[in-house]
Amino acid sequence: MDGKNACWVPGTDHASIATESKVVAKLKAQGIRKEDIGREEFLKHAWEWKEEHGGIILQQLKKLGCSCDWDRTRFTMEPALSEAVINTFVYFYKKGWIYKGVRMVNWDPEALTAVSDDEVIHKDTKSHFYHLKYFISDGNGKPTDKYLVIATTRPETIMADAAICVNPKDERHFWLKGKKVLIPLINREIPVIEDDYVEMDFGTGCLKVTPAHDVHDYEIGLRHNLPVLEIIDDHGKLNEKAQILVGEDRFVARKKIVKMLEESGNLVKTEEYISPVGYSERTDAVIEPKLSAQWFLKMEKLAATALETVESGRTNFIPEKYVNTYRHWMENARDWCISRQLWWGQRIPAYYLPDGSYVVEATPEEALKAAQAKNPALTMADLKQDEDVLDTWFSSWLWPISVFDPEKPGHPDHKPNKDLAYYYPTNDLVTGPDIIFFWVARMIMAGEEFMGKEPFSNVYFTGIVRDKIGRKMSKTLGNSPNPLDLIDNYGADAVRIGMLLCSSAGNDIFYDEAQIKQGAAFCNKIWNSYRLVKGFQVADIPQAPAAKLAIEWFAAKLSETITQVEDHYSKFRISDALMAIYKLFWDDYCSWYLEAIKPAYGQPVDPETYKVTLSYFEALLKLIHPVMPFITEELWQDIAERREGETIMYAASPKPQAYNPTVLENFNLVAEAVNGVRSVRNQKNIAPKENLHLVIKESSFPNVSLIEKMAGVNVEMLPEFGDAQAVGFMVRTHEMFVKMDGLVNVEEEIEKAEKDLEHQQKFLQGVRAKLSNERFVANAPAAVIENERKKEADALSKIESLEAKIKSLKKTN
RNA sequence: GGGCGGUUAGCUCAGUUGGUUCAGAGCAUCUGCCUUACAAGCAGAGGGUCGACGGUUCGAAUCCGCCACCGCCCACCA
Repeated sequence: MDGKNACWVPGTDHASIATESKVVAKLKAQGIRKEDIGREEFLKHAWEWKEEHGGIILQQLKKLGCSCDWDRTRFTMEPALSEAVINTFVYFYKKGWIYKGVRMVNWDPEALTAVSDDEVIHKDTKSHFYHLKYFISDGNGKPTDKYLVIATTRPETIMADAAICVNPKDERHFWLKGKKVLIPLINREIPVIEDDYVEMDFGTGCLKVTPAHDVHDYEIGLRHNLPVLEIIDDHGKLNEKAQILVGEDRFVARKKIVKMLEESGNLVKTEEYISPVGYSERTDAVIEPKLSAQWFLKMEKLAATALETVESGRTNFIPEKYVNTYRHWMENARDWCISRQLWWGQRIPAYYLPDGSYVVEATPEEALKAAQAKNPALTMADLKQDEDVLDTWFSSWLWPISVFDPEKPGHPDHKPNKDLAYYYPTNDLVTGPDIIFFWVARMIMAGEEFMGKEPFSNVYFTGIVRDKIGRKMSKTLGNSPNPLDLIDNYGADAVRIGMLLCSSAGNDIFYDEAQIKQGAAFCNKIWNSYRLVKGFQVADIPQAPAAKLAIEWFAAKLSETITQVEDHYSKFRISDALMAIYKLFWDDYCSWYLEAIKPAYGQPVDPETYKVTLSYFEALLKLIHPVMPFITEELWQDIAERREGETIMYAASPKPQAYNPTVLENFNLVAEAVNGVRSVRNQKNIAPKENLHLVIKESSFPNVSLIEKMAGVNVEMLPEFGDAQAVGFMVRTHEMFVKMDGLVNVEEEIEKAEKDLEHQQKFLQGVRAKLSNERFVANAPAAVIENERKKEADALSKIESLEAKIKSLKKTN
């Protein structure tokens, strides 16, 4: 409507973890395990699932009337986009930023699979804190009589210990420096090391470091180059490397080893202890931290660039507060683990050779070529592709590029196609704050890396919709309304405007059906106002003076509001913009304007008024159309004869016209007078039909006919203020009187004005004090000083007019 | 435990550099109206010591300090 090429690309990602677990569950219900049918067969089921469910969200968007570029609909696993993903993997690998490393995963020993962090439930669990003696070695693997004590909840892992760690600042343990100690029962010698990670006041201040079976220990191990010894197998049983208790389940082993330690004299004491333990959401088995080989992407340079993009303001966050969150993440970004032990996704293009080495190439053919460069005898049959797939975010981070030109990323020399060149960088991303790191940050990284430019100028973070009492929508709670049902009940426009009116950026939305009802009521209001307007009979009669004034006023009001709305939109203050239009339509247009121009029952309106009234209505329709597309299109088509294919969607949005602000000021006086009369009617319980007289001072008061029409009064004009008393009146404000007996007295008005005056004088004093402060004048920016001077002048004129008012009121009294 | 944000009317939220018109909006509530577009409506009204305490200032919802409570993200201490 502003004549711009607005492109909204719809699409979906393949949600590898969620989708795979759904498909696995579905197959399981049929008694099928994915391992039994194999990767290819499994993927067929996954695609079926995708076809069935992937379209739902797009259907909802359509039903909501979202005007996406549907022809451009994309899916992250469609061939072209998958190719882009593979190319970028190869690109980063050859750049040296992708490497194979080890990482702790949450291993479910019952399901025999790694589970994601989200699928781990931490429950406070009663356990024991075992204090164990580790004897100092004499240097030849023999214990001395000196020892240290460590506290552990997992004594069954001591055979995997790689070191004992103390805090370097801990004076109690200075004597241990450089010493070696012996693991109880198996007498293996391990060093004592120092690391800040150890808390001095927790436990005994000595920590046993077991890199293979604890996340933190693994990291300490990396820092100190400790060997990693894995003694627990996939089923949660001790293996041969444990030397003792081989084949025992970890919990059985724990009980047994405690007894053995007690017998050997290594157990100092046992404490009751409650600690959070991770359980598998699916099997309720205790999660075992397990090391596994994973692929990583180095974050250092990508994160630094992405941070700069936002800090420099090339990409703005709305609301701004999320920049802090973003910075915190970017400054502490750890390398991105991009491999997933799943089948649904882009398979990692690493091909293993029989000798255990591997090559990374985009296609098997290229891989074979690369492999043959190492060993010419190799054939395709010798290559074994990596079993894992890539993290879904590793494909969706390319979205702003790949939806336009999938060939671009990963081919830095490739020229962007026409679409990409035109649309990139894009303007606005709208998304939830919960994926700032997963998606937003990574799109910025990919954009900077592959395009050398930020992918979007603005990121608008919506709130998350919660229920009335603040809980997240969830299926198990059953507190999530089906949007399609709401649309059926109230209409899409009602749902849209109802939700948006109470959504400010970054604030969660507490869903309440009352909001949708408000939206529905607004739809009705629009509809009914159109019925009135369209039902007018037009006759060639002169224009009523009240109508003329109302037309002039609404033109100004419309322009004023459009200016405000444009300002709100430019600052992404959506709910403010919509509220301004809502009030313009309901309060100004329906309640004031239409009432002012409405002819008496059975009477026609003049052609000019009718024409203008319709044009105002059309302007309002266009203003609200982006959020209420259906009702506005329907009415717009009916206002006038439209050509085939003509649509409000392409109608030019209304622009503000120059107007005289006096018109608005005059109208405010009218409104004040009318409201005064109405208030009196209400307080005194006077029927609308009963005639009243409003007495006003100035014979030149401009909008008398409008006051008469809106308030249902006869206006009498008095040449002089002082005469008013003779009539019997009440003072409202602004030199207007409602002809009623003894409602408000002049004394009160005087008192109020005097209080105002006092306040103004005090204010003036303050401003002058500031202006006479040399330091302020010397340091403050010119604009600020200017502003202060303006305040001073304003206050002076206010004081002047208040003094005049008081004088006048006193005379009246 | 670490980081970030919040606390303004019954509810959801505005409140731009401290200052006048700053204590506001919508919804809800109450009162009166079946007035010929609309009772899913019209008109009017009430309602807040701006979380607590202290400080800076002529002046604080706004700036500073501390506390309380709430929310989100990260970690889930051997």
